[in-house]
Amino acid sequence: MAIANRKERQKEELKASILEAARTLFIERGYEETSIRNIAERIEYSPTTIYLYFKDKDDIFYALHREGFVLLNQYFRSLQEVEDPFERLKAITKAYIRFALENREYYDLMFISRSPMSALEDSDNEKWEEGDRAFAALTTTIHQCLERGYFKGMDPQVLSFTCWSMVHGICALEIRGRCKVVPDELLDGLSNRVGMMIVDMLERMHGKKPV
Amino acid sequence: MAIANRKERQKEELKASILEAARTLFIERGYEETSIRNIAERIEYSPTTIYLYFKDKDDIFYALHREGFVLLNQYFRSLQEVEDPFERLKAITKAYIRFALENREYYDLMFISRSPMSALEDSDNEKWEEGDRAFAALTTTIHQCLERGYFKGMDPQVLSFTCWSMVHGICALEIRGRCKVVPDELLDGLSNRVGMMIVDMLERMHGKKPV
DNA sequence: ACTGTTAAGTTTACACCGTTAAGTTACTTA
DNA sequence: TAAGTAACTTAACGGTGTAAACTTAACAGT
Repeated sequence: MAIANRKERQKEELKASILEAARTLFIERGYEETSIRNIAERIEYSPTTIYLYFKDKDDIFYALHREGFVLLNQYFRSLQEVEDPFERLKAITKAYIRFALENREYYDLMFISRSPMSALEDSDNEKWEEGDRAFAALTTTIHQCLERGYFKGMDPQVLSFTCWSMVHGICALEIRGRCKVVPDELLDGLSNRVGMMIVDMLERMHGKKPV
Repeated sequence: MAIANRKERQKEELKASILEAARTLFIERGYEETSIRNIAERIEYSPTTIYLYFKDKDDIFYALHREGFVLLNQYFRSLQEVEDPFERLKAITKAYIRFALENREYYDLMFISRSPMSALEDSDNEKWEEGDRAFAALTTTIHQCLERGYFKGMDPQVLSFTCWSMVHGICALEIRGRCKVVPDELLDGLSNRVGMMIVDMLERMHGKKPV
């Protein structure tokens, strides 16, 4: 019994160390530059051993994908305390951009990369809690904004998606190196300035605080 | 002399046919799924021949990248006739999204993919005309909007980039399959609805037409 | 007309990649 | 102690981008 326990524990340890190696390499080199063989070398096992613990490369990165959402939710956590929903919406916008810039490879994997998306579709309606939680932080805030008279007449679901799109836009352009078209002196801190401008736009939409 | 001409012509023909094969494969399978060997097979040459005409894989796709911007400018062409700059801005927004949805692989290559960006940086200050032209369509329109009293107090450059970000957001989420988080009944035509909402937001920013 | 040179294309090869099948240990249980 | 099995490795397949060496054919100059 005790032996079986130890074995179980060791299996989990190895699985965890595969994931740790994958994470380290991934964060400093990105998805495509991280190979199964790299990961194996790092933990001093043969490449094929990894397949005893993960179905394929996507399966590993799907695990990191989920980690990313846990991390994103940490950025959102404290914001639930902001009482005014419109203020909270603004805070979410900023936190989202901060998350993206501070965790570029995670962001890439979560929202840009093609990669572990098939894995997500396979595991289908198996909850996917953390992703829903992150999106819910936005949608409930939007709903509350509408209740308080902001964004009159707009569909909450489309609006939620629109807000997401707007912030995703800068993050994706920044992370995938499309900001360089802009003059050099503007480049520094551009993403944050765009974020501020989005917030500014949201505010301008209602001349003064409604209700 | 005539012989040299024929040879020159044939070289250009082969280069063009490489590009044509690359384009066909690329449009139906995407960048990563299109290999040098595929392209070579399609034109019935050995893979290494391609390296006599293009520096590397990125060099081929950089050519397609440029093609994409020519195509985008075609979508923008007729819009220059819209006299009112704010109306033109709205039209550009819609045209941009239409371009993205109708030319997904091109859009991906131009604005999402990591791939031929290094080639772009190498060819550095060698004009990059079509890209500038597309961005200029937006920036001059924004400038004119400001002249007519729209977007008071906003920085035109940051604003241009912000507008681009907003529309890029939907396009990127759509093309990279991140819209599926949304309930099924909302999914159909979501990108266009988001586009309309962005336009709606721009309009709401100034209660009534300024000036 | 013969010969040396060069351009154009191919063959071969290198170093990777993800992944599978077959083989080898080393430990555990009967 | 023998058998069985879980854990891991070796070898291999078919793919990738790319470079070096080789072949072939056409041309230019004497």
